Amino acid sequence: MLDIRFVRENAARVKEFSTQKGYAVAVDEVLRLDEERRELQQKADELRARRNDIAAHMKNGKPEQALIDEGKLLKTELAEVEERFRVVDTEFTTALKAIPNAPLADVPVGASEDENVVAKTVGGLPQFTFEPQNHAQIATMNNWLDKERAAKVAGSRFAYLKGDLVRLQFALIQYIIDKLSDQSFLDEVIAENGLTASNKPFLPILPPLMLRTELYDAMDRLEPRDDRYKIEGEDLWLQGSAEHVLGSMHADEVFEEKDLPVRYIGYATSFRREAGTYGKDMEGMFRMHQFDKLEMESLTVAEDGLNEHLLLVALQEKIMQQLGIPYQVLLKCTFDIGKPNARGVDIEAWLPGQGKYRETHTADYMTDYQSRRLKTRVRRATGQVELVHTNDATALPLSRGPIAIIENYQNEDGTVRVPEVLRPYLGGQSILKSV
RNA sequence: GGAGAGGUGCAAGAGUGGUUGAAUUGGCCGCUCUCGAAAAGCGGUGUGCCAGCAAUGGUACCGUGGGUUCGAAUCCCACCCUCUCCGCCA
Repeated sequence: MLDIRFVRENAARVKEFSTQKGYAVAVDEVLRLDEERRELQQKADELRARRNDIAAHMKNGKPEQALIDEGKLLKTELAEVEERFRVVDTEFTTALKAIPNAPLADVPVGASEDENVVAKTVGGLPQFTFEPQNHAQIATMNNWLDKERAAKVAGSRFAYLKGDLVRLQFALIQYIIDKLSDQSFLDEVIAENGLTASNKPFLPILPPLMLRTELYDAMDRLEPRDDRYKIEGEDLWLQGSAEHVLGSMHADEVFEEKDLPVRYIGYATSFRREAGTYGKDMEGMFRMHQFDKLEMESLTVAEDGLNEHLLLVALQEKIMQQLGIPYQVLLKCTFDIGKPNARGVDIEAWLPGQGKYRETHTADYMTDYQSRRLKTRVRRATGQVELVHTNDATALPLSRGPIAIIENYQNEDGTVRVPEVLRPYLGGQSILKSV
């Protein structure tokens, strides 16, 4: 949610960027409700002041009938004002919540994801002397994936992963957690990219996979609810990304400045209903209802937010480079960055089997848009309490990461080589074995 | 799932209807004393909203949401959470 003071002072700008992000918002209505709301609050405050005044006069035991009578009148009047306030306040908050975050100046203006800008392309494409297959074909050949039985048990878009595909996933998890908890790795990435950011390592986290409606909504990630799984009879939802449970972890807390940045590398199975994607990416395990993911989340002071965002992208890139997967970096346009985002970057991995780049990572910078409703704050060295800035970024999706490895490291006979950096995590194994 | 206890400020912990934003102790910060430190003494130490250039003032907040009352941290109801015991279970 935006700061209402910002909306008051920048109404025209708010209308402009909301349109650019593809949101129809009632800014004038928000301002009108804001005014009405403040009037009602003032009125209520005055009535309460008088009520407190009367109460102070009653303290000495002898209740005066005249004061009690006035109190009774006040009570009725206050109840009316409070009721009107409640109504206006709800309308106001609903309307204000609907306004998206302001994009940073370098976010390209665009009306569809086709207008995302390719910022750079890294890594030479693998050259094959044969027709490369897609991951689904290779996985089938190696018997790594059983979707028929998964469909029997759970329905479409689920799979049983088997054998070395499973070992590959656990190797990736170990490898990435090792890297991100290693200060020298961060030093290296910071130096290579000329960044000014802390080298504090990421703390590995296994979060709860469910969260309450209130926190989900405060993160501004609950919508569209169609894509979320609701737990029947409980005020709980299955998370769609570790961001949702890591970002909300410190709601209602005030950090000391010396404790920031807070950096987490979370591992979580994420759940998505994939509503409206019928028939899309049905082959293999590219788009599943359930997939594991390593996710970075960090909380910083305001002025470090953008640098943190750039660091997270640099870390994503470094990991892709070390895994030897060609990729391109997309600067997402206003339409595509998402409602709470001020800036967003996608990484797309080259998939030889599909002959194109496909989205594997995203990095989101939310400024204080999420923390305002979460009430995640920091007490600065000056004593000032401020909202933190939130950043999240995929460290590696497990499914699309392995997919990229399978397709880029395939041999003609359908076997798959293990990327050099992962071999120590697979007992030195250099080829993934079929089942 | 059953039975019980409890949720108050940075922490511990008082407070069962009215000058209580909240005793007391500890922590932390500042000052005094000291060459310096310790000890001691004194003072300070929450967040949101509204008004104001500011100083400041008003208001709300004692798990959350309702209710009773002229007045609620205190009484009533619902919910959430924590702890103990039983049951179940990895």
